[in-house]
Amino acid sequence: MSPAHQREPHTHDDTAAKEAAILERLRADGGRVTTGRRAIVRALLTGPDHHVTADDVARVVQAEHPDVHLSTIYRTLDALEHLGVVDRVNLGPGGAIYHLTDHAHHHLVCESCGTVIEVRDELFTDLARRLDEQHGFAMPARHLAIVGRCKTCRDEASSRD
Amino acid sequence: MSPAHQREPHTHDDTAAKEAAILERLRADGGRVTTGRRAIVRALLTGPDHHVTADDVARVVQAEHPDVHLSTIYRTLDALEHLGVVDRVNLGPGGAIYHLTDHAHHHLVCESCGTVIEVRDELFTDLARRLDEQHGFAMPARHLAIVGRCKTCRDEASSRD
DNA sequence: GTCGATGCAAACGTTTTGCACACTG
DNA sequence: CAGTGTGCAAAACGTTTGCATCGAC
Repeated sequence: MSPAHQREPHTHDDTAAKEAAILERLRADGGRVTTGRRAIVRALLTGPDHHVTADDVARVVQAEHPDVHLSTIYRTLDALEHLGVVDRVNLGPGGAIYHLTDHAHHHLVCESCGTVIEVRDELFTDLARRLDEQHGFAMPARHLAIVGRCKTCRDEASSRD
Repeated sequence: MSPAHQREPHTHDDTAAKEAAILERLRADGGRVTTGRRAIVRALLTGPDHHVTADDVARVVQAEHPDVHLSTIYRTLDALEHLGVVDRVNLGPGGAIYHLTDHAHHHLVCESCGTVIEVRDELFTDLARRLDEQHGFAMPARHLAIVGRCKTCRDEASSRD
């Protein structure tokens, strides 16, 4: 899981390669590559958090390209979602989060502090099988979000709840 | 699962008793019982579907009491939620659904047709235990919604997907 | 009469859309 | 140059809130 290397998890070359690959997919789909789209893709790849809202992306992008409009962010994220490059996870009121699909997992969202915990999807395979068997229901393989309460907020709550 | 009785699942007396009990809880909490609230509670008890949106409730209530405002529906549902009488389940865009808490279960929501399937929460106990053990995360005991694809829509999709 | 509930309208935050223009390929 | 992406503004969406008034207890 964690090699002995003391280097950053991703080198710049790594990020640049992924960026190029994604832009290539946009082109392959008949789309165009613009300054705005390049910045949005870069924001998705280099952001500190792997789970970002449209607004998060906008802030990062607009820091360098103030003229990239929020609607462009939404349209581009939508295009990337259709290409299968990003997943959109709806979190009810308060907005959705986006993340790259190369990062397959489910999400535990704390209703109290908003923290997103990633969970390996193997934890859900039993459940998925049973939902299929008993209800014929196909659980999404990715981008499932369960809203509950994280450890920290539970501990805080137990002192006063 | 299905007894031989050919009667309705709930008699009128049954519904009336539940209605009275809920209104009593409102009063016990220092709240008032108004025409609007009575109608809202009745709508929750007698609706054909156990999963209703605020708008669904509004339509039923306003059929008989056109002057009951949507904001009143929201405020009353909110009050009932705080009393623990109803659960609110956020379904991302498209709004939330409400249902009585005496009806403990989780939800499978079809992303394609919107159908809500109820699932016994026992199916989730294994998962809940593991999320607790491995992540310290508390899964909600009720009103969890998993968005996926129901049997019908899967079958339709398989012909063309 | 006190305090809570209501109607109304307006604001909210996120997301979508119609349009004319700008740019990519 | 064809066709796609963009900024902008406005609307859509479900939901919340401030306020004056009404009504329950």
